Amino acid sequence: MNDDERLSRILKAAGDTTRRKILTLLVQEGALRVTSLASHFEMSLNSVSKHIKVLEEAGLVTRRTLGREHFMAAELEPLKRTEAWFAELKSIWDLRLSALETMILSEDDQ
Amino acid sequence: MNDDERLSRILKAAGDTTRRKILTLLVQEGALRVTSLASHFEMSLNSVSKHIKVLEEAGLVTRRTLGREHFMAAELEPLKRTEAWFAELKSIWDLRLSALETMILSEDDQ
DNA sequence: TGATAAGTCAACCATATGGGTGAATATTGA
DNA sequence: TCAATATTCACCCATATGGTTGACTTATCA
Repeated sequence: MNDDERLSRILKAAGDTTRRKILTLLVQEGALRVTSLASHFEMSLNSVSKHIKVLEEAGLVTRRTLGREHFMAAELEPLKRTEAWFAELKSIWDLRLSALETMILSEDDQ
Repeated sequence: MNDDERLSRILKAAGDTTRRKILTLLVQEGALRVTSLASHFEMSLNSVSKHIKVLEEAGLVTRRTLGREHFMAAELEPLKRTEAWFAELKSIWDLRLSALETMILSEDDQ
């Protein structure tokens, strides 16, 4: 998987309210089991399990299995990719603006 | 539409490669027409038009119509919401970690 | 005025997504 | 050993998504 697909996965995973809530819960509570996470939502355990899988595939959550219990933990590092993308956009934007400025200034010279 | 839905829209809009490319083009080139944008992609004008609509509904793009031409421009401000969300997550994370640290230190006391 | 150009709208298609249920698997504990 | 627990897997369903084509509207300009 290339960087672009990875970024798409992260953004798509983060683009769902339930999944963002799961992430928030993990960030504030630390590692939690699937059932424990599911108790916060009005949807089946299975649906929550599927959301967790999406987060996991985006690298936003890691799993530690102890016996029959799966402990999920938030992994914020991948979100840096989205910040990096935004920062890149802003830098391109600034480049263009400064180029425009230079153009206007040189026109003033004439 | 509440903040959460708005954030979902932004993240979903940004979660597609084609749409991110459109945003990048607009950031580096400034306002561009739909046809001009579409020329960069191997898909129909209509498909690009639909992607633009998604970006527009997320507030990531604005439209200025002059006669039959529609000029699209990038709007980076909504992306700050995603940064704010990330920042909030990080601050919750730090809160928990410092609470943990305090706990461990007080245990050392005993 | 009439052809062409720029876009959107509407309908369609295949696949993805978010939800559900029931069965299967693996671990625990009595 | 056997029942209960934790979780995933395999389907199923409705709706969303990303793409297509064709028709429609509005401007432009020869």
